[in-house]
Parts: sequence; structure tokens; C-alpha cells
Amino acid sequence: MPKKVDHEARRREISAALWRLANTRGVDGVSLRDVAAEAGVSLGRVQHYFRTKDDLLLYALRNINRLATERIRQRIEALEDEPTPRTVLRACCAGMLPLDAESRAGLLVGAAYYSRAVHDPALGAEARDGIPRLRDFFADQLRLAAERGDIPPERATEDEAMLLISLTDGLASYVLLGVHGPDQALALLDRHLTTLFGPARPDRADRPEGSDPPAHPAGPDTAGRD
Amino acid sequence: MPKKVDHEARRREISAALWRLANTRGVDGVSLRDVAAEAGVSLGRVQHYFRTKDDLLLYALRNINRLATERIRQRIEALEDEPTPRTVLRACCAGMLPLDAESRAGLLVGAAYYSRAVHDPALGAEARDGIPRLRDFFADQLRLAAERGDIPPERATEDEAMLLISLTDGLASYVLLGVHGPDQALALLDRHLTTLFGPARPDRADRPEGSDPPAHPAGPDTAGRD
DNA sequence: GTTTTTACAAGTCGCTCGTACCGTTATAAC
DNA sequence: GTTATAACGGTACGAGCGACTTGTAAAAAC
Repeated sequence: MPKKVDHEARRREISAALWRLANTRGVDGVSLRDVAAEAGVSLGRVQHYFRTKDDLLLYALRNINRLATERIRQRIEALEDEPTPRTVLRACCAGMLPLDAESRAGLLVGAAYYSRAVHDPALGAEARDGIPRLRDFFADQLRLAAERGDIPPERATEDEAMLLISLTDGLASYVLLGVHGPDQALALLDRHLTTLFGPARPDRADRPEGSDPPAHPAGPDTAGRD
Repeated sequence: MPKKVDHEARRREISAALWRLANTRGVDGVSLRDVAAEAGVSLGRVQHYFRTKDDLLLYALRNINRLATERIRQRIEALEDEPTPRTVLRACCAGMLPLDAESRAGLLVGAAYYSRAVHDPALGAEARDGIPRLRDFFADQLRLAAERGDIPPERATEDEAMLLISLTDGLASYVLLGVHGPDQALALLDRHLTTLFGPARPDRADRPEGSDPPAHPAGPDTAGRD
């Protein structure tokens, strides 16, 4: 047999090129030739590693989701040793917002996929299936918060979790559209969390918002700007 | 001069055909020939009324937004003679959700545009400019509510308005994706409004949600199902 | 050293796309 | 009637698309 190459690595390289292009042009505006050129390889190579264009698209979407999940997980682990549910939830939501170039790119590509997923069942299922897991995780955190007395028990529900996810998603999409900036989105998120948890407790390091200051001076989970 | 036709009407007919197709295939998946066929006219006619494809797309988007605005306005006017700010806001938000076939189609097309608007400045501006007006309107309603003592004054802000808009947008996008149904989205919206306004007041006809019932038995602003 | 198989590169095919152009008809102005 | 022009329908063009096929080099297996 001939030289063995790392298939998975090659596929990642190619899908990375796809992201870079889809980032500025949308998924539908990218051809296989574009991807090949961006990746600096031949069209034949792209087709060697992905049977069809849909193959490539699906693979890239899966990886986008995987990376996003990983990014959020790291954000959580980067928190202080014993984070409160509130801090965990804030880190999760912040991870879903386009706060830095990388997450912005990921969301931009995700948005491009979204409009396809709405019509394409295969993509739709892929985009959909992460949500329930996220919701359950959020709900767990809310229940934890209720046990600690941080929030009233009647708000520790899956509905409340879904509300938080939907809100964050809406905030993110408006950042991408340019309706408001990443910092405003974060401030709005904090405002919602404050109505949920009440003003941030003084026995905790995470700061609430005052009347108008930026609401997040330099927390460990605060990403840089766009 | 030859026979005079209603240009505006023709343009509307053609863009209506575009919507019908974009509804199931996305904007990028629709060609001018498709539009012509769907509208039952020749390609030449489409080109006669829209110089380029972008012309058609932009016109259709403007009309989508106009119709959506109109639909919401009608929802508000359909309310009881002296609606509370809460009722008005609920009607607005409900109007932004895909509750019936028409609004679902509109949002589906809007979603298809969204992923283009993120990259295309012209479309982006078009999609963006309605938001501030909506936010201001929401904020006015919140201030009105604060004057009536329905909500605490510190929540009658433009931030709170933006929060409500973002949440509704997120809810809508998840309905389109199939994460949850229209009724669940409405229930979640009501949950948020309840945390804002408190449990629905008994001196008002608008019903709150109980523990699990559909949360909106037969209000005048409750659209049919999908 | 021969064979076999992988990893490509390059070219080609059939198709669809947006756009441009041309021809025809019908009507309003004169 | 004649003419001018809007309102089309039909067709053609060049580009770009995804998919496919073929050619080739090289390394692992024997």
C-alpha cells in the first residue's frame, strides 16, 4: 500500500478552508474549487477526501458544533475551582456569543448553515440535536441554584433553561447582523441573569452590572473584543 | 405608447412567487427561471420588471419586512379598545413568531435572507434598520407600564426592550429549526412576560399560563396553528 | 523487483445559472 | 393609418458548477 496519510487531519484542513470562505461569503457562495484554492490543494484532492459537496458540508458542520462545544467546556473549566451555577451559566452563554474572532467566525458559518438547515432535514437534525442536551445541562444548573437558594424553585425548570438559550441565540444573531456590539450583548445577558439570580451577591467574585458601566470589568470568562 | 400595466402589482406578483419558492428552498436555491415558472410568466417578463436578480431579492426583502410590520400593526389594532402595555407587547412578540402558515413563510424567507444579510452590506442595512424603531416602541410601552405601576421603573429601559426582542427572535428561529413548536414558543414568551409583569392580573382579560395548559385559550391575538 | 493500492492532479462532461439581446405584439398618441 | 414605444416571449451566450474519469507517482507488501 502507498504512503499513509492522516485522513482525519486532511479532512480538517479542507473543512477549515471552507470555514474561512463561508465566514465571509456564506455556505452557498462557496464552490469546491474555491475550497480547494483556499486550502492550497487541487480539486481532485478535495474530492478524494469528500465524496460529494454535501459530505464536506455535513462534516464541516459537525466539526463546527464540536469545536463550539469544546470552547464552552474550556470556558467552564477555566472558572474558579468551585463556580456557582450562575457563573457556569454565564460562561456558557458567553461562549455562545460572538465575542472574539474565532467564535464570531464559527457563528457566521453556523448562520450560513442555519438557513440551509431550515430546509434540509439532514442538516436540520444535526443542528437540532445539541439543543436538548444543552437545555438539560442548563436546567441542572438551575436546579443546583435553586437548592442553594440562589433562585426561586419555580424558576428551576427546563422552560427557564430554554428561555436562556433562546435569548442568547437571539443576542448572538443580532451581534452578527450588527444591530448591537458584543459588549452590549453581554450586558443584556447580564441583565437577564440579574433578573433571574438577583443582583450579584457580594460573597462572590462575579460582578453584577451597576447602572450603566460595562458590567464585566475583567472576569476570567470575559473574552476579548471582536 | 403601449398598454399601461400596474408595475407595482406585477412586481408584487413576481416577488410573491419568489417567496413561495424561497419558503421551501432558501433564497440561494431559487433561480430566476424558477421564479418565472412559479409565477407562471416568462423569464423575459421577470427581467423586464427586475433589472437584476439582486434587484428582485432586495425588493422582495423590503416587502417581507413591510408585510410583517403591517401584520403586527393589525394584531395590535385587533386588541381590545384599551390594551395594556403588556397586551400590546405580547401581541407584538407573538406577531414575530411563526404561529401560522403566513408568518412562518415570512420568517423562513427572512431566515434565508439573514444568512445573506450577514455578508451583504446592502441587505444587512435593510434587515437592520427596523430593529431600533421596534426597540423604541417596546421601550415606550415599558415606560407606559412603569407609569401604571405594572413593572418596576428600573426595568422600563431600552435594554429591557432589546432583551425582549432578542428573546423573541431566538424563540422564532428555534421554531423554524424544529427545536420546539409554536405553542411552546408562545408559552416561553409568556413565561418571560410573567417574570417582567408578574402573574397576569385578574382585573384584565388576558390570561396568564397555569402550570401546563396551552397558556392562551382563545385570545383575540392568538393566531391559529401552523 | 514486481505487484498492488493509495493519493492525488488534471481534464472533461452535462448542466444550470444570470444576463443580454432580438423579435413580436399591442396600444396609445398623432 | 402611421408611428412610437411599452410589454413582453424566446433564445443564445459565456461562465461556473458538481460530479466523474483518467493518468501518474510513490510507497507498502510480497
